[in-house]
Amino acid sequence: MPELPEVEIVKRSLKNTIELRKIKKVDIKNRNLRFKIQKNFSKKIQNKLITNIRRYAKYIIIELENSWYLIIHLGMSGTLHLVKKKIKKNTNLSFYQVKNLPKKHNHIIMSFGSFQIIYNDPRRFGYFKLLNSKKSLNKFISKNGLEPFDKKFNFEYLRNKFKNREKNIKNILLDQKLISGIGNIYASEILFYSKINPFKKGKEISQISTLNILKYSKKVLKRAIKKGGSTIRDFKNIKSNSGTYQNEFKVYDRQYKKCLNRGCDSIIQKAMISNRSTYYCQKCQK
DNA sequence: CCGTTAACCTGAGAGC
DNA sequence: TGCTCTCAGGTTAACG
Repeated sequence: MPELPEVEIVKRSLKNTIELRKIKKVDIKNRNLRFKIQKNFSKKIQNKLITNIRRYAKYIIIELENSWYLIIHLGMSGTLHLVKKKIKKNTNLSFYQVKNLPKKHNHIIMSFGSFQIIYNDPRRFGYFKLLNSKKSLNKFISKNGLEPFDKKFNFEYLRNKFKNREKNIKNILLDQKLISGIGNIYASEILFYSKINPFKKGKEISQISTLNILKYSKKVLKRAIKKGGSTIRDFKNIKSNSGTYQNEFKVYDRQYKKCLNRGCDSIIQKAMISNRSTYYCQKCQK
């Protein structure tokens, strides 16, 4: 589900709610996520202070005291929910408000006293991973390519990733080892703005096209963040609000519809590239 | 090393 | 109503 913009939206709201707070309790309902959560996971992070929250590509990085790092990847269907505690009048009982919380697949509950953060993930492609040093965090991040907002993400970097490559440009944009943070929606959108056919091989990408990808990868992702991400079916921020960038899609999910470029009368095509649907304008993207 | 495919999971929606 | 089929914002082991 979530690509860089959606993860950024989730990260921002987490920053507003749990940064500089202590994790009081962690309750694992189902440890079988993409990677199995170890038995001692809860014990290790309970009572630790969250010193900072940041993001790299599609990873949320929760920094804890004493150089511990909790990495959260939302996979395809992971969502985090903020659930507030209410005190029932005339009794000592307290309970957690569950208005927008899904009924099934709530796997991890992190308690902060007056509220909880709950991880829900029907498909269980997401994961929580704990790292215990700055070194292991750096190693983990460096296994990925640079994200478009990285200082070192420049023309030279992209040219080196494209040249001599047989792989088509759509798959290159999706390959997190080459470029990280872009997923299936934004790959199609970026290629449309860059006027590049998704089937074009990396080695055939011109200098002008490389510059366009450099420019529009940043521009499209930035704009999507500004609009709160894209909600196709179920992306929500932790307060259950949807994003609105889907209203600005140029090609994604627009098969049979007219190309939105002025003066173009072509119809948006859908093709499967490595089992992922890919949308483009045959006339505008060469 | 490079590139492609199948597999991991559940649920929604379409077609019959 | 129910069955079968396809598809979904991601990643990666296995294979040629």
